[in-house]
Amino acid sequence: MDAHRLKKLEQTTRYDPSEVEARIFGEWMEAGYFHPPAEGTPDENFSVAIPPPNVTGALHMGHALNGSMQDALVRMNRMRGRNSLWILGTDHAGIATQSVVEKTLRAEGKDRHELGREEFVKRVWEWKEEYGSRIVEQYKRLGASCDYERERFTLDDGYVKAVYRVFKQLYDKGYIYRDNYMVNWDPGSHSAISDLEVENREVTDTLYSIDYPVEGTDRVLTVATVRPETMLADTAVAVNPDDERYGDLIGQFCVLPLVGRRLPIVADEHVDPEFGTGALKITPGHDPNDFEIGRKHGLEEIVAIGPDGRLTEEAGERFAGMTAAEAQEAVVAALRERGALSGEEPYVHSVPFSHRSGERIEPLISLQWFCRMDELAAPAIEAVESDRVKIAPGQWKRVYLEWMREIRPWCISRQLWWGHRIPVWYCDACEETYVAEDPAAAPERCGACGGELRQEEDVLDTWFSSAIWPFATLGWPEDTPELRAFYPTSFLTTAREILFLWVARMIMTGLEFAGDVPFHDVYVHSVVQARDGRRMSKSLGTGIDPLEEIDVHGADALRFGLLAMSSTQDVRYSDAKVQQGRDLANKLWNASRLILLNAKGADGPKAGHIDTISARRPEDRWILSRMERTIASVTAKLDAYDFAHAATEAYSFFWSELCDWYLEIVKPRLYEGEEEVSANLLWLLERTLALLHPIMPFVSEEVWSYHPSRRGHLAVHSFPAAEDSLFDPEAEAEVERGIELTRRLRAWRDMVEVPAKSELSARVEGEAPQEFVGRLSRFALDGDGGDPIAAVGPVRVLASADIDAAAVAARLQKRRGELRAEVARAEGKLANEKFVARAPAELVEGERAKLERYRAELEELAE
RNA sequence: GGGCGCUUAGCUCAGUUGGGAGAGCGCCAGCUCGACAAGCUGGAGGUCACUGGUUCGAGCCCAGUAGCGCCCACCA
Repeated sequence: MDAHRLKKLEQTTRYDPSEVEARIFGEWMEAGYFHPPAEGTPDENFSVAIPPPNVTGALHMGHALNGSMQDALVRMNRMRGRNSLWILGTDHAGIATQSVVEKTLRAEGKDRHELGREEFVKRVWEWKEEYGSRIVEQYKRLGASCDYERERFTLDDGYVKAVYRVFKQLYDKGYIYRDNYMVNWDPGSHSAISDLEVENREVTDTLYSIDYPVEGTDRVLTVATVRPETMLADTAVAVNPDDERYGDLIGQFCVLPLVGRRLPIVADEHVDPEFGTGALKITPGHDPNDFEIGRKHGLEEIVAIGPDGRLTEEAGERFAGMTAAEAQEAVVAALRERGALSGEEPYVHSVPFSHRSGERIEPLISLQWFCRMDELAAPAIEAVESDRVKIAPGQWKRVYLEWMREIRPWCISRQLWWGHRIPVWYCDACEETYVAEDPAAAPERCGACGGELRQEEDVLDTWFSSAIWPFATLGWPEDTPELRAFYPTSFLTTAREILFLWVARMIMTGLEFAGDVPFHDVYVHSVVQARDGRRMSKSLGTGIDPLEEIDVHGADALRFGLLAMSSTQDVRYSDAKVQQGRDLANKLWNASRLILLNAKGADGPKAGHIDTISARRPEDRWILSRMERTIASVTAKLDAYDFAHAATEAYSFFWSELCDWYLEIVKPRLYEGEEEVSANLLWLLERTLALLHPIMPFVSEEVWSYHPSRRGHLAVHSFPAAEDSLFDPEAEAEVERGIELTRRLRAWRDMVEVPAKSELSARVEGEAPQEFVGRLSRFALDGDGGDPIAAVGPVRVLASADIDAAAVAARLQKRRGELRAEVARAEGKLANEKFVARAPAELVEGERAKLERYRAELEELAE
């Protein structure tokens, strides 16, 4: 070690992540560890496709948690020697990105229509070039070992090719079709959105009752609605066929107030006779249910509200041009004036809102592209039923299957400019339609009549392109080396909110196009909530910025904290866990200083080899055994996606057993320069660093740089496999007895308020405990003479000026109380004949043995 | 309306197949002992939401009740 580094190690008593992390990340990148060759088979290799963040995105806690989990597994498998690829890239995020750029345009006083489509898309690309790599840089701060040299974007040339190919094949199969159908219209983004992008919220509306006179009679049918303005597009009134009140009216007509249109009275089972008056106004143009009923009965579909949210000519001169809200007011006023309004009451119900823009959905009939899903779903259902794709935790498997079994057509067109423009061309002259399967082979003129072609204006839903992420990123549809080496990928971690939106669709497209499932394991992780239990969200101001946490505590601390707090259920963000991670990094640094600055003669050519360690003393055998058991257990937990327990178990082995006990036990040997213990400590340190590296890559790599056994970076060091030859139950039992006795002696001292410094004199009955017991509890156990004043296990404490007799008496009194309670408990249990008869024999025996011990101790302490 | 999950120490959460309730943080007391005060040692603190059942024995299994949360759903 050169003098400068030695000095740093000697003088730095606090680990400073900010000084370390960027430098180390640079070293890894420089070495190219994260850019594996496209060799080997998917079975031998390890690969993960990152859930592609939006180009507009900034790293949030969800990314940080998900990234910490993926990186832990990728790093562990890389260290195991597997050719490991973590595919990275970003999603073009149609609506989000388009609105960001539109906002900057607005700031310049322009809108996209002024620019025109081509110019606007150019602007979005410029924006993407400038800001689109922000989130990728943020993943580096986290320490994510992604392949940054293979970064992909869903609008890359190659990726677009894959999207076209998929569209064409689905079209040719007849799955993709165009239809005039009711869709969720988002007035915010001025586009249709899919069912999955809609969220229902509870709102309080006014439920209006309106009287529709029945033609040729003096009867009225009273209907109820929360959207009176839609009455302008009513084309029928429906009643339940079994409703006796209205049986005679079926087939007759109502007259629509304000408009005068004749509305047939139809019978439909969907109508609930119990609700309201049992009569339902039917507006096929503006209500999804009514749309279904309308199609069933062949009703006219009138569109009274346009895509701009304003009333159309169909609504009549009086209302045309008004916004829906204005029209509602006007319609209510007009009805009231005519006495047709027979009721108003507050009404709480759930209504659809756009997940993207937050605006209330306007159900609208429009010409859109759809993809039929049932044929694609069938094999994807089978793959999960048969566990070819395993979804954990188990309840999500059921949720997936239930949704898939009732899957509905997917509206895939969006009225945006930013995205994959649908590869369909129309010939207006002869009504021919063309679909391109390659962007390079877009048709130019109509093959039938030679006429001009016009490309579809709409783009595809962003999720259409993310659905093919795992194979499109590897070069599909070309037969690339990457595809052969890394598909199927090994596993996927995800938040449950995109289980349907993304995961299910990847399984469907993977089976359909890439010939295999996209991954074998899906792990649905918890949602990290804000500290107060609310969801983290920008708009609520409840978000916690991972980058700020990294600035303050370091990436390792955040990674450890997130993994430790993760769970199968949702968790609140815990500052304490992140602090625990920070403390762990610091402790690791300082324990390493102790070892590295004092170890002697252990850096020969065989350094770090198992043959160099010595296990003659019980405490050495104990810690070596515990180390290997911890490796076995932590590794198994990581492989089973149990990140929280893996992290906390590694923590507690290192902190409690290695630092609190073993280091304290061996300090005298270490300071004497004993080579044996030095070799053991270096071995233990090496294995601990390697074990922790997947969870805390930076601090472990930094410490490793000082380790005499180092031949290269820890990032590519071999991951420890548990050496079961070192398991040693006898040594474990022996040392644990010593530890237990030390604890009791310390507790006794504290209880009788002996000054911390004073060494007490005592002697031992029977076999002498291990050397460390007396040293760590500050007892001289070789005392002689005098009557003992107290007993702690086999130790007889001798009188001393430092011991307060009254305190000892009080302590004795307390202990006797405890013992009597224990004796009573055990006696009670053993007096229960059924317990003795039916409980397992060893349990009963154990209870008897305990009773004996308690009685014996009580006797010893008799007054 | 249907489904799923949660309720354990002051706080945030663990508790594997039913056999004397754990961690981290916080709190109290004592420690500048040659790695670390982001540290060390000791300690206090729990009717495991409630009710009933099964069992020799229940935080864990069963039934129900209450509260909280999430997902799905076409009753105006």
